[in-house]
Amino acid sequence: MNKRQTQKQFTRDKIIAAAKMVFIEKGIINTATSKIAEMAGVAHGTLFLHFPNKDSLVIELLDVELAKFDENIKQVILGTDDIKNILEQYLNVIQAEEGFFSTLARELPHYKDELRRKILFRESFIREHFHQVIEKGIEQDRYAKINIPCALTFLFGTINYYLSLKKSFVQEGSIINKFHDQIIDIFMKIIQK
Amino acid sequence: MNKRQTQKQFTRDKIIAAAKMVFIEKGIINTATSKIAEMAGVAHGTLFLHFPNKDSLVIELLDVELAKFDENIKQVILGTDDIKNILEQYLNVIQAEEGFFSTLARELPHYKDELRRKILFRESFIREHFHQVIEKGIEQDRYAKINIPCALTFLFGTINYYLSLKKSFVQEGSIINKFHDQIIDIFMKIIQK
Amino acid sequence: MNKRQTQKQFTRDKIIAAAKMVFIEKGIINTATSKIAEMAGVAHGTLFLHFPNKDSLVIELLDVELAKFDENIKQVILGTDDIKNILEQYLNVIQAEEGFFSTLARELPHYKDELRRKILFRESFIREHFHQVIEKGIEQDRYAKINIPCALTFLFGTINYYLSLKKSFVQEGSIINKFHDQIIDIFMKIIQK
Amino acid sequence: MNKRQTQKQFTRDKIIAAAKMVFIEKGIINTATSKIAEMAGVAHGTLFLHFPNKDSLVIELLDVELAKFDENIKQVILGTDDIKNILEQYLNVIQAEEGFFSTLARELPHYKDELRRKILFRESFIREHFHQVIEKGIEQDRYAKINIPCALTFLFGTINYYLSLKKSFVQEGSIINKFHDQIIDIFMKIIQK
DNA sequence: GATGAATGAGTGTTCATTCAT
DNA sequence: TATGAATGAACACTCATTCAT
Repeated sequence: MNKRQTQKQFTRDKIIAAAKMVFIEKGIINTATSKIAEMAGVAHGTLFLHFPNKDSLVIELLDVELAKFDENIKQVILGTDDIKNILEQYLNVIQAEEGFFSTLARELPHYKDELRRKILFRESFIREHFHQVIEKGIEQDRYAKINIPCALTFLFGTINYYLSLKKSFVQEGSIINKFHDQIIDIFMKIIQK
Repeated sequence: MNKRQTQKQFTRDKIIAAAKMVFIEKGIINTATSKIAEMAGVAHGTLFLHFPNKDSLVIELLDVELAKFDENIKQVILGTDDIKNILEQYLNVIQAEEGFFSTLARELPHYKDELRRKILFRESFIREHFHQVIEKGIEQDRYAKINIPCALTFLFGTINYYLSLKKSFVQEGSIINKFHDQIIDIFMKIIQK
Repeated sequence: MNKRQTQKQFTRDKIIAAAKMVFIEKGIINTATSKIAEMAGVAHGTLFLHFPNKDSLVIELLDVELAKFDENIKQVILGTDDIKNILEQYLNVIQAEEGFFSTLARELPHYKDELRRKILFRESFIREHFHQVIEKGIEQDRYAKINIPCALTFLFGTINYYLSLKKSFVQEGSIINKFHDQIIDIFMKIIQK
Repeated sequence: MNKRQTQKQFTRDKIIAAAKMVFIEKGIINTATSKIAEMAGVAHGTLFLHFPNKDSLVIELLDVELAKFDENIKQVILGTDDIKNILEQYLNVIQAEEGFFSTLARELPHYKDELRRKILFRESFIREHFHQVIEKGIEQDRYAKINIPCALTFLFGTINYYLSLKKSFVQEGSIINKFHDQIIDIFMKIIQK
């Protein structure tokens, strides 16, 4: 990568970083591109040099963030076969970026199809891991013979619900932390024999 | 009611009906008041004769619809103490207006605090009924001693999740219908002994 | 005047009375006709039954008020030939309706030509009386041989200036009262030998 | 200043120039921002790129014009201690921009407090100079011991009155010119021994 | 004569995107 | 590559006036 390319990547990163801040604070949908550019310390037009339009910026932002998230998840999840442990780790990782995931939960239904599919596709990797662990547990006769995809939708759906309405559930602090134990309890109830 | 009043109510109803159509099709947040007026077949200004501002129209619309919904729910729910039956009826009523509830699930996190509270407050009546029936079941030793509010959040959260991402789950037809049995199964699993 | 005519006049009076209140409070230009009708306790359309348009209402209102004013002025002014006394009385009468005259001073330049002419014409009667008294004084060698119309423009112009910027000169209370003595002093200086 | 900045300043100047034209013709209050943009030959939105809102445009316009006015005034006023001469110069400068000052006199009472204060504050510099020259004249026993602020209010109030009702006093031509001599005569009468 | 529902042109302001510099 | 001035369609909301009841 020559100097020019390095510089370009640097600018791109600044924009994404600013977009992430804005995303967490009040969401991307309700933020003007000019505001994002301003926070990134670049000209308004520069933003459209790196991203053909606002949507592309959102796609890129979420791609980067969710990739990081996947990475984190894999590290903490893949080591163990204990579903309770895995779920606990999963909640911790979400909690660490709760502002981000709260906005994501709220805005997800409003994204263009392509972007929404992309995000849900990313999620499916994690689902897959949960699925396998539970399946193995069922084979080993440790868990009940349930419909695993549906059970997982209950899990992820509920977490999503909490996140999207975070403002209504807690005034400040972490919503995930508040319901951490209950989420685990109910989910264990779902899969127990 | 004289002709004047009838005519006024008719116009108001036309506006609400148009707003509801628009609400189901693409949501209220992303629809201009001028578009709603146009669909209602009235002048743009007329809309503001009946509602002081856009928010009020949304509030009125949701109030009317959710009141109808509550009425329906009460009729089908109050007659029985069988939680499975109640849940089935509940899903049926939602399915009957699935377009409406899908938009509601998507837009709810974006409403002003007051309106969101109002809607969640309406939901709480239904929650309350579920709560009581389950509580009685626990007392009668038919259900497990679970944390009822949290179990209900799993239920309503999951339904909300399905509704809000309806477009991603089904191309056409009813999402509620598709997952009807699974929702019931999992929830029964949660409360079973 | 039969009953119907009486009723009509009554409604008309109510509208004018409401318009006057509104006029004093925040001016007619910045008040919607619907607001005036509401304050008068009549339907919005009724206003346009009595006055073909907003301007006509203003014309009528000012005509009535200024006629009353003229009446008052004549009673207190015509009795005496002492210009100082006359001026004092004049200021008192204005002070008694200072809210009204303050709005008038502010809005006068924005009225349609015809209305403005009408109002200035009314004022010219009063000017005329001042003129005659001063002229007589000059003939009797009590006052200096000044350009009377111009001297009067100084007087009325200054009073008008104080009234129109009342808000900038006093926070509450009467602006006329505050500068009462100074106005008289300076004007006497103008006409003195 | 590079081409970019030159171009921007040029656009800004075009907007202010158009605003000034409009201001003189029919006042700013009764002119839509879209009209001003159209007259400036720029897009409506461009106006809000240069000024955050309509008020700011008015403030800027008046600030620029009144600064120019102050500059002119200082040059012609400060050189002499002869009050008659000063007043003559003052009237000439106003006459040179009579259309502007006529609108200002009409709209001044309708501006937001802050703006009105700003304008009256600017005027106070000129008042101050008149005050000092008259005061010195009184000390030197050339003028009568009058209440100077009040005398000046008579002067500026009268000029303001003429300007605000210019349309009623003259059909075309200069109102200041028409009453030029009389204004000076009466004011000299006020301060003479 | 009185009503008040309906009108629709008009308002100030926002913002994703373009393009000359 | 980066800039930022310019665009113009879009937005929620206002109000004098009309006219069927």
